Amino acid sequence: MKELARIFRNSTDWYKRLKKELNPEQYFFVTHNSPAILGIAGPGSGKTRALTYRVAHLLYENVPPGRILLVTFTNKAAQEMKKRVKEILGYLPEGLWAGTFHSIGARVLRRHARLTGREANFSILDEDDRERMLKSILASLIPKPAAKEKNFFKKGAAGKILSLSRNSNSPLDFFIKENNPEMIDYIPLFQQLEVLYEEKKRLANAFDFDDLLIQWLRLLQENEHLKKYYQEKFAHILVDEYQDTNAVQDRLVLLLGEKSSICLVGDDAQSIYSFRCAEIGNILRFPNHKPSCTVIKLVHNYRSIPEILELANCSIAQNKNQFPKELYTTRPPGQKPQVFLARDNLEEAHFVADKIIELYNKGEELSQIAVLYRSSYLSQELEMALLKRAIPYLTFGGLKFLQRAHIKDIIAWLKIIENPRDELSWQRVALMHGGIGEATFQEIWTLLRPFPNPLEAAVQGKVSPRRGAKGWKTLTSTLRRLISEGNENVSRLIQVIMESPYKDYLLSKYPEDYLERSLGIERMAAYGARFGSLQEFLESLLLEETLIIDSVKEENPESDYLTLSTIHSAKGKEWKTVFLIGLNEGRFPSPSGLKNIDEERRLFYVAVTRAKDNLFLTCAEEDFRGWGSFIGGPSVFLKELPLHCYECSVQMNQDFFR
DNA sequence: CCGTACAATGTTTTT
DNA sequence: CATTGTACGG
Repeated sequence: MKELARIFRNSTDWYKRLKKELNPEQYFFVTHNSPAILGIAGPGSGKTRALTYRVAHLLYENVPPGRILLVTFTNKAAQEMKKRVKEILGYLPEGLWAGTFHSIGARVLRRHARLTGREANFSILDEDDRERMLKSILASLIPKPAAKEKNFFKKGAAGKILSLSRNSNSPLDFFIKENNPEMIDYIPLFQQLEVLYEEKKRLANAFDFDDLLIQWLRLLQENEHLKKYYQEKFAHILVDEYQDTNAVQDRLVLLLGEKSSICLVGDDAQSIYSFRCAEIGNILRFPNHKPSCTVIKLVHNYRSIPEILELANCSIAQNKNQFPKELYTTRPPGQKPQVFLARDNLEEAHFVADKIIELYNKGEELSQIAVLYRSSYLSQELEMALLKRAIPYLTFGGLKFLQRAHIKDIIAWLKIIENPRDELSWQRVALMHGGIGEATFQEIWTLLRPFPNPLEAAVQGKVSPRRGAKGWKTLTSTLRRLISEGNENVSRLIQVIMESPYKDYLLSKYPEDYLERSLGIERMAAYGARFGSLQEFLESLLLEETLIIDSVKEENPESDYLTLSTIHSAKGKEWKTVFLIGLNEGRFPSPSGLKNIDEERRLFYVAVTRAKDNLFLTCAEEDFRGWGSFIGGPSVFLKELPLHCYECSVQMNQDFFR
């Protein structure tokens, strides 16, 4: 195959092909040979396409795949790009490093785990794990928390501060002084908390999400030879959605790319992750770091009809700190975006569902339609309306599959097998056995922890707690059966758990919806079948949850599904028809987002620019979602739009708009 | 010390 | 409304 590429190279066919398939800016972006390229690209301008072609181009130029680092926003995007590259070049780029910052961080850290005080099989902690760990530490620091302190440390406030300070790469004391001045008195406490948290994670052979970035960076900063190795290795670094990187990610890119060619794309108008410490400044400052940087603007929108683009442009123009971009489209005019004002959210749901039926009857595929919303709970009535009409749909974002108790149970069992030092998983599993509570678990753990392999010790009966002996016996015998299955067949492992007394526990705990839950576990087992090892499975589960939804699609490839998604999860995607629901005050902009209204507006911008041909904006005058009704009227994002931008399909009280 | 019955409480967005 | 905290009896 490579031979073929070489033969082609001698001809001008490749460049001819690129010229044919790309517009002049894209062509330049793909072929330009420079140590630094920055693509500022509007929505629908084919930036992902350009990035894909650039990867293909590099491979065509005989850059070894292993020397290319491609960072995308989701792992799925990385997979799609690889697939596209294969289609373009005719061979699979094996050895290409592609994925999210977090997944690549995990990969690097597993390689050099010893240097960070971990083993290669370290666990990855999600946010719940982090909170549980911090809570237990706090309990030991403040035995009887005073009422004041209690308020401060509720609902994971401490964990959030810790995480934010780490992601913005600023020391804890500095961060608190800047952002949480009311907590200044607690700085020593926070610092103590941080130290103990780090220690606890190390003992559990675990990293949290933030560690995957921070420890990766630290690894490079503290080990000169590794820094050199990776700087040499990655001759080309390409990053998508750069506007959503945080300080740590920015440093990583600049450090890794000191001697390589860096190619970034992004759009400051689509930055929607500041809650995760994303800084638009990273993309804007990039040319300062790399003076030789070439900036290319991709402003030709291929996606949307002019009417939709006009609405998007009018909306984003209200943001003050925005780099003006003249997005244009050459698509012929179509239908103006439709605004629908419903009396309440029930009417809104039925309007959307009926409209979808109407489109479907006209021959539109459900997979070409999406319903988007600001917050996941806004989809509830709609889901009921869809169920009533038997419209199949898939939801993205929101209520996490992974966060459901029974799924977490299974994961805890598996994590013990994979990483026997994972205290949190031991705890979770132990507590579901009768007679074992918090205190008994502590006793068990102090007995278990000294063993180099607590799992082995447990199943060999080297530990016998004074209390909860019966539950402990059940637990260890299940573990024994799990171990005998080995680490490769994930589906089988899950099956073994479901054949163990855990099944009875599940049944007794959830008599109402046991069936649904066990079905969820079955789906998880089916998803696990594609992985060759437990480690890969767990990592995929934690680092890329949407994949499990796709596995449903693969099971029924012929089926046609409607998409329901949060706006955040819809990033980078497009549909022929888009409904944006819940466009009323109190919902979107979200009350918690009011302090950063510009970002909420960018979110609105992202939402409307997902649509190619049809855009429906709906609003419920009275909204019963969540707790209690809420009368807010149309969202400011509707009210501020010039009237020429849309049509109001149902005549309603126009006073709302003034 | 465990488990249960009841009260309180709190909603963005994601790797 | 559904999860999480607290109070008490076994």
